Amino acid sequence: MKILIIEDEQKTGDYLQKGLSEAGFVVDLTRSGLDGFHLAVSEPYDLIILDVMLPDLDGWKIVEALRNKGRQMPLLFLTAKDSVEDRVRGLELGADDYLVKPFAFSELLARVRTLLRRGTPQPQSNQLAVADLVLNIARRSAIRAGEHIHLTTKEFTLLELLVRRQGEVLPRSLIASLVWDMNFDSDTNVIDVAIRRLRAKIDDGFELKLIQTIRGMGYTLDVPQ
Amino acid sequence: MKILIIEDEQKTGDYLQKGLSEAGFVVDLTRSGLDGFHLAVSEPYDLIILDVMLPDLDGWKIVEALRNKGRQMPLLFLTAKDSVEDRVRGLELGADDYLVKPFAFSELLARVRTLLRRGTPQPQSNQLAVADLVLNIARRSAIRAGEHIHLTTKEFTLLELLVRRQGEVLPRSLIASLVWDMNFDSDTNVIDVAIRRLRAKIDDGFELKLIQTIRGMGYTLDVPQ
DNA sequence: CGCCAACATTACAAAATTGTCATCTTGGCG
DNA sequence: CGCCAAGATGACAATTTTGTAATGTTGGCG
Repeated sequence: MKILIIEDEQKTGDYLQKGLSEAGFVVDLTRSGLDGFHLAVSEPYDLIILDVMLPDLDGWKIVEALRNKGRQMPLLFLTAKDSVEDRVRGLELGADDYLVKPFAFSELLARVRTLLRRGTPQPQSNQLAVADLVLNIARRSAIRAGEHIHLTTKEFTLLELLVRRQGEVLPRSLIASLVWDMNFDSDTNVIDVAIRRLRAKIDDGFELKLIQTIRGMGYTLDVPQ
Repeated sequence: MKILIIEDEQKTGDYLQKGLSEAGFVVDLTRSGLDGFHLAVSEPYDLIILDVMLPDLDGWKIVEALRNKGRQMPLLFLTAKDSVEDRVRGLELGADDYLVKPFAFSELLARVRTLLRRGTPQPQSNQLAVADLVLNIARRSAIRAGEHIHLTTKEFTLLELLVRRQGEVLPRSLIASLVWDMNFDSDTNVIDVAIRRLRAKIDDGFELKLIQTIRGMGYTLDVPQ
């Protein structure tokens, strides 16, 4: 098992490397975020332990960059107790862990073993994309043109339906049964309103409109010809 | 491509069988829900077309029974326009379709082709279970002892975390960072309250308590020894 | 056994979500 | 072109969700 440690504090780094090596792991140590990142993309590590606060490239940016490159190894963060910078954000649920400094080595070891046992999280990427719109199903979040978009439960459900059936025209009755779990009742316009709200978030302000109205038929999401 | 039709109306059934056979499909037809169900579990159909209203076992119960047996073939419902019974409920998003009677045969054919092209939905079951608690990740719903439980977004996220890490003790700080995306601030008790709400829904009223408090450490979800 | 910190529980209020309704806009047909 | 049904939009209200705070309970230590 190969572990990479990215930690700029001399003492903590050495302590970790020594302890983990003695526990039988192959350990690489670097004090720079940038070096760490390069190592992480070129070598096949089973786990990366990294400080959040680093002089050059911080821990958060490293994760982002790694994940963007499709690297899925588990990550264990080290954070200082009361630093405002140390926000451990955007971690995929269940994908990672973190430890607050100072910590007992025994606890670190336990967590490392747990992470390695759990194995690589989310083998399949679990994303749906149409043009520059990306849905992360697990996280229930959407990104358009790189911008995060907050969607409510209903909005996400509706958008997921539209994206999964990209290019198909979905009649209101079908949408009603799948998203609202009801028989469509033509004296309500919930669906129209919901579409409006969705458009406001994912189409308004973009040249390329993804949600189209097919008059008398329903709605469809697609890249217009 | 093999299609099963479960339809009790003589005329509609014959019409469907004739049309689909001519379109090149192998078609079986039955007028009974029970027979249909038995056929569906014993033969490998690529698609099932079924009426919701049937004299013995209704369409809704058929889906439920099939899905419980792990059968994942696409289903196309036929429903009468204004029957209250005809609620097409609980369909997996994107998994199925339905058509309101009367319908044009051309439309039916188009939908059949779409469903077959889309192939078998959700190959991996996408469920997590601990004891008699089952989470359906795609649907964001929970079932305990067979009973459906409505969970809010936060509640589901929290429960998913606990279930994914079954048996692990999760400190508040970890929960805070993963579910609330914030640094844990000991002067808030959001987590305690959220756990309370979750317990009210999934543990209250059950002998077996799944959520445990580990004093001074955090919470864990597990089957108690 | 009493104390106290940790946790549970309840009530309340703020905020977000969702549905309804009234009104405005638009595509397409006579 | 004018009409009208279908759809878009904005405002409002009901409901649900979420967070805060105050108070009640409990486990475990001295």
